Amino acid sequence: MFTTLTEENYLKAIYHISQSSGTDVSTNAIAKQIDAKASSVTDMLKKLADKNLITYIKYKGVNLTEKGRQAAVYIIRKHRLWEVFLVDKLNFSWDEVHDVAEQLEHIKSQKLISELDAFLDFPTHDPHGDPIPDENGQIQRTNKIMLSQAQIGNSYTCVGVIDSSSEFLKYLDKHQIGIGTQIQVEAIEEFDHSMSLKINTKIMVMSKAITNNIYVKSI
Amino acid sequence: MFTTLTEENYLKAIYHISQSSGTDVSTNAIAKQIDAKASSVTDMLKKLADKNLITYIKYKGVNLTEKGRQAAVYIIRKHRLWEVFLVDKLNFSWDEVHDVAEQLEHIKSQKLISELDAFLDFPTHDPHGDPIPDENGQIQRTNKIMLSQAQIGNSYTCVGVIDSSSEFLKYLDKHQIGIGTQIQVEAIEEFDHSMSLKINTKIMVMSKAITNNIYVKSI
DNA sequence: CTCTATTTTTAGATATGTCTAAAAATAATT
DNA sequence: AATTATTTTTAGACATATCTAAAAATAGAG
Repeated sequence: MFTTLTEENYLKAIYHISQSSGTDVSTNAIAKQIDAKASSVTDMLKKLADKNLITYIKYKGVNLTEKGRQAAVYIIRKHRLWEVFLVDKLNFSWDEVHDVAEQLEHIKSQKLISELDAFLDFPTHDPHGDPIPDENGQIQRTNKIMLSQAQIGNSYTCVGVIDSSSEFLKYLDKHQIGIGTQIQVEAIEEFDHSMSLKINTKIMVMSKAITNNIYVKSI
Repeated sequence: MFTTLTEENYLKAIYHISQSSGTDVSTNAIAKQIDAKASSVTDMLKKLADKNLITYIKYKGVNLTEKGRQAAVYIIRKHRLWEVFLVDKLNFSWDEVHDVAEQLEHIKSQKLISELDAFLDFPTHDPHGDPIPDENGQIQRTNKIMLSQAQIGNSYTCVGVIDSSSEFLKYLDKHQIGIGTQIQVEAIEEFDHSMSLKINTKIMVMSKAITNNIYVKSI
């Protein structure tokens, strides 16, 4: 069934919120994510419920139906594939891709996406380390943790970021941190939980605001 | 200045009509091209005139301003570059690209287009042989003629098509005719102006309905 | 368990882009 | 030149997606 660009953005928002905050997504949470007023959200929720993309109980929040989840995940798949395209083929940096991918994700063509996938050699992760759902909507789960949860003395590889804002990504670029970068935890400051990290042979200190936004995997 | 997707489609339509039928594009001609009612077109023309994209005199038809022409040509540039991408990189055939390019042409990102252009190695023509406007809106004019205007005994190269419909392009595919195909005019039937052509060493007869839709260049 | 604060929904308005039906202007015909 | 036909525009309505302001429901605090 046909979904409008706006509907797709709502589905994506609901999906992302339910990923981080569990079930029963609130109207206000969606309004904040979409940057719209709660009343506008309520209107759209009725529409999405009519289309069986969400289950919606007044005052109780919403959940995606299987159909809605499939739709949301497919949009995310498209978004992330386009991000890979932009970085790998068109020389975009990882802080430049979001706005363009946000537009490209709404292009409707099955063949376009399957061919793009093949052209990019079936990538499994986007430039920010986020997994790319497969054509059946399956998402590979990795055993990543937030850098803030890392243990003293252990070594890790950066596998992703949470905050994908241009500002944060530029901060990482400046300190030569990217997907695949090796990080060793030298010390953790009890007071503010800031970390001393060995990165590219140099030691640097990161606040919890930073380490909360970096995903790492033990090595 | 910001242009909506709908405005862009109107500008493109006006541009294409004025290319084939000269100045003072009529409301009805636009309505037909856009597949909308004349009253809807009138509404949009007022809007485009307010934005200085067209000059519009009631009952007299419209013309693109320089600003409008630039906007239209840029959309066409984007459309044709995406068509090249789809055919050259994603294995689309030339009869499959139109609908997808129609969506992709509205993506807004200067960098995307300049990088795509470079990635495709600065193509000069799209898969149907239409010239790709450069970044300044300049369009290369070629001395092509319609195959129906070709002379007996002369040899030509196919350089483009007029009708880009899937049906017509599939007809050409079936007879192994594409951009670059050599065509020699063996005979012309006076009665219906059908042509006997030597193509790929075989002789075939084409009606004027066909030869009117193929561009060729003398060799 | 009330009362207050917050969240959510409803009601009504606005902007975009579309339509139908009728009116106005232009073009064509006799 | 007058009448008819066609084109174009206006007027008013409708659908989508949004907003503000007010009402209703839920959650939180004492």
